Amino acid sequence: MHYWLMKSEPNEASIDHLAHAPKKTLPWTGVRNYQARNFMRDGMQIGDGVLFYHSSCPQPGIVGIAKVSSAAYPDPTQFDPTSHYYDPKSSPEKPRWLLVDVRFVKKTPLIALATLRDHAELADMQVLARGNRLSITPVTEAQWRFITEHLV
DNA sequence: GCCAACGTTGGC
DNA sequence: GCCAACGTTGGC
Repeated sequence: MHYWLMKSEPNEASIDHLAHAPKKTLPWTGVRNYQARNFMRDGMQIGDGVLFYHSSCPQPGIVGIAKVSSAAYPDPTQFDPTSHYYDPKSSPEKPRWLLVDVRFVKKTPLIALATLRDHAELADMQVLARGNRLSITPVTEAQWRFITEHLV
């Protein structure tokens, strides 16, 4: 069992989109970074906890809890020439990009980025690291507990 | 809109 | 393999 923080732009896929999706589940399309892909491929297991984070928006921060609900499988948007996420260098025979399904658990009050930074217990969170741009980052069990027990 | 930080590309 | 140029992310 591992824990993750996954960033999403709310105008693309918000916590409300997830909550109202069929089966409360969305495929996590659009990851085009090898490190983030490798986390999904090599690190994630069904049932892993996910902190759902809104980025590139007026109030960036954690807005909900979700969980990993599938193993990694090829992201279909990489094969679709009309998709923003199309990758001409990828092929169904040799898919380059993967995704996992993510299932809604609950919404939380906004835990703003500034709030995360305020807590010494979270100082080592990868998402808070200087210059971090990864859309998927691991969260330690201690960080997960602190957030879900004290900040939610 | 600005800009720091980082990843990727491609020439050599 | 190096590295400059370019593109992207994402907070502010």
